[in-house]
Amino acid sequence: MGRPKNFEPDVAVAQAMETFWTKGYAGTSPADLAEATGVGKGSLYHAFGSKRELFGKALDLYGQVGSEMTEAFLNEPGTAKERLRAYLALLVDIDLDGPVRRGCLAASTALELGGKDPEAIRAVQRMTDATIGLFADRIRKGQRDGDVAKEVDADAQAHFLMNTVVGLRVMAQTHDGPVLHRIIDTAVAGL
Amino acid sequence: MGRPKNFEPDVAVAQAMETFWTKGYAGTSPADLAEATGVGKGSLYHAFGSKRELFGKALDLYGQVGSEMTEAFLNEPGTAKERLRAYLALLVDIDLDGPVRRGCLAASTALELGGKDPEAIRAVQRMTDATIGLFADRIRKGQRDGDVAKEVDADAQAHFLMNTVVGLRVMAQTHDGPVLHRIIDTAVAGL
DNA sequence: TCTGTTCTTGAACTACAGGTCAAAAATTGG
DNA sequence: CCAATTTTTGACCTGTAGTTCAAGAACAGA
Repeated sequence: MGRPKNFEPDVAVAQAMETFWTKGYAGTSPADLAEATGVGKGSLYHAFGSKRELFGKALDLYGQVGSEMTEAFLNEPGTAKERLRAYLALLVDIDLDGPVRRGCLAASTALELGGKDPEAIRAVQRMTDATIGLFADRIRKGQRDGDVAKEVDADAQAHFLMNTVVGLRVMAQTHDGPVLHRIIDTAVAGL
Repeated sequence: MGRPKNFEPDVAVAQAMETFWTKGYAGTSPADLAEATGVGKGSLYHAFGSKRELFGKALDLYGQVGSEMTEAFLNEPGTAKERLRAYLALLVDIDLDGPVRRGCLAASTALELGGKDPEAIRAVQRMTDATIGLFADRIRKGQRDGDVAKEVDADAQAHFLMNTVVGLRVMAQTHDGPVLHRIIDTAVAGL
């Protein structure tokens, strides 16, 4: 009962995510969020409580979407090395393609809120670790398939690749495609 | 002639740098800067013109200090691999040691101001490229000294190591020492 | 159609960001 | 000591951040 919502909360969270992604947490105002979602400021506060809470939902969505995308992409046909290289290249290309460079929301959050918002940091950590897990799984699958040497430490490589991804998405703010693709080539050499 | 300055501009820039580093560009207010430097808001504006201009000086100082530190550290006795590994480990340890995690000012700037402040991005790019140059020089020295294989592409390795450094300094916000040191081990394996 | 409930709207409010300015203070040269 | 110059101080200003709230609108059930 009661008056029905005038908007889809999930959609609003997705739109808020885009805005936080582009402008950063501190750089996004309630007015920005109202404009991005098409929902009045008052309604947003009624529905989500505060800017910080809405950001939390946006972060979670970011992690979830990224995780699904990663898993699907890694498990398309190909060797582990091919798939991982293609994945890194995809991320870089997406970063470079957009009309505006905005990097990675998780990395921005880690740097912007590090040391002053432990809950946000934990959320970033969760999504990072999830990705590391997907990398490690794919490498182990490669070992079972015979396209990755048995001696490779899947877990170490997975952590290392995650680190490379983070680096790439920051460096995509300042450097261009050829440079980044050469970095990818060097990074996947260990597989 | 005229009334003498009550503060050392260079010192104030250094203090401003610390503040921007800890709180980010958007997160630092003129009041914060006045408190950090011990200089009145009015005087700061008189001396530096605007928050953005002071930030520019702070960024330049950050690059200069980092560059000098890097060059000195890389050229202490040891093989290229030893020195580069020690350098990455040093950065990580510094990041982890502080009372507050604050990552890398250059990376924060790239993410926060990317796509809306081309001049800041260029400054970050300059300091990144300077570091890449130092890495490449040190690797080539290693090749002359015989501790790095001739086949290694010094330039590609230098770019790759820069990328690794950036990744590490972001991941230092969310992960702990052992994890990061294992990433370093994996990264320097190609030398 | 009256009631209770949930949502929307727009105004309102406090605090602070970012910056400006006028007046006074501290210096040097004449 | 006076003039010119440069800095300091602190008040002041405009705009916006982040949030709250009162009033009304849209529903379901009795």
